[in-house]
Amino acid sequence: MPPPAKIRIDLNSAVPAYRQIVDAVRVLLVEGALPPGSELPSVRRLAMDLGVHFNTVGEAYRELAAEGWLDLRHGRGATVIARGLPAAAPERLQEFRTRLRSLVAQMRAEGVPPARIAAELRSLTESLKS
Amino acid sequence: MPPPAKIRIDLNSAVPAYRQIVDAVRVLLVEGALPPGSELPSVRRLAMDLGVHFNTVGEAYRELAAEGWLDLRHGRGATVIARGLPAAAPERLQEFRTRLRSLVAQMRAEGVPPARIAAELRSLTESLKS
DNA sequence: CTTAGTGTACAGTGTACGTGTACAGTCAAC
DNA sequence: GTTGACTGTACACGTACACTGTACACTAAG
Repeated sequence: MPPPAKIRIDLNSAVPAYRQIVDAVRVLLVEGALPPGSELPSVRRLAMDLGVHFNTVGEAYRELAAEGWLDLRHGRGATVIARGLPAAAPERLQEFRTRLRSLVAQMRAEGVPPARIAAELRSLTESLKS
Repeated sequence: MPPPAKIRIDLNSAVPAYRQIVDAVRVLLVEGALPPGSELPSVRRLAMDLGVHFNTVGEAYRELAAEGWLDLRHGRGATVIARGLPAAAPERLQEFRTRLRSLVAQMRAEGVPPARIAAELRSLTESLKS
């Protein structure tokens, strides 16, 4: 029961491996695929699966723990814990808006048809209702 | 007539300044705010406005030129040129999808209400029709 | 106690980002 | 044609970051 949550990263990407790991695991956490009580693979195990060094995974786990998602204890592994949503910081919203616009602009610049982009955005909007 | 296109960057952000400049200018280009023939401010001028070194702006301009947006010539400045859309690379779409999901997950993780996120996404979808 | 598992700390290496400085091309004034 | 003020470019440097290797410390099972 613990292995189903598989993540993948792109070692050729410009975005750092540890950040890709943080982002990928956070998606699973937010979407409920990793409910409180779940045990994450050990840093060495996940590192082997992803093809990176275990300290890189450790760095990612520590960041997730700092965000309040994980209970990370020496010698015992990483466990998902319950986490209340923080109060939304309004000034962050502007940054998110900018990043969304940039991402859409990049998609358009690389030739993704606007209709296709719209479909992706609608799909994302739908997934928010769950 | 050339000065209205103002951009802003956040020097405290973790994302590199030259990348913020590339992203911000690309948004203006994609949205048509900088039509072919427009002249961009000189590297030194824009650098002063943004509070960075002119080589940082130069780096951003070179990247935009490499993407086919700018005609950048020694001693003459940077001019927006007409640019056909490249054929969309299907494997890139998967990456964009991942980045969109990551961004939305991060917004949710930081407490932005789902309804608010949905509103932002709808707003973006609308802007694609223009 | 031993052992095999866990996460952690820290130094070393390569790379990326931003800057300072010197250089080279362009154009208008004279 | 020369000058001068503008343009972008090249390159070396300092600093910070991403990743790794290695040694360490904690935990649970035998």
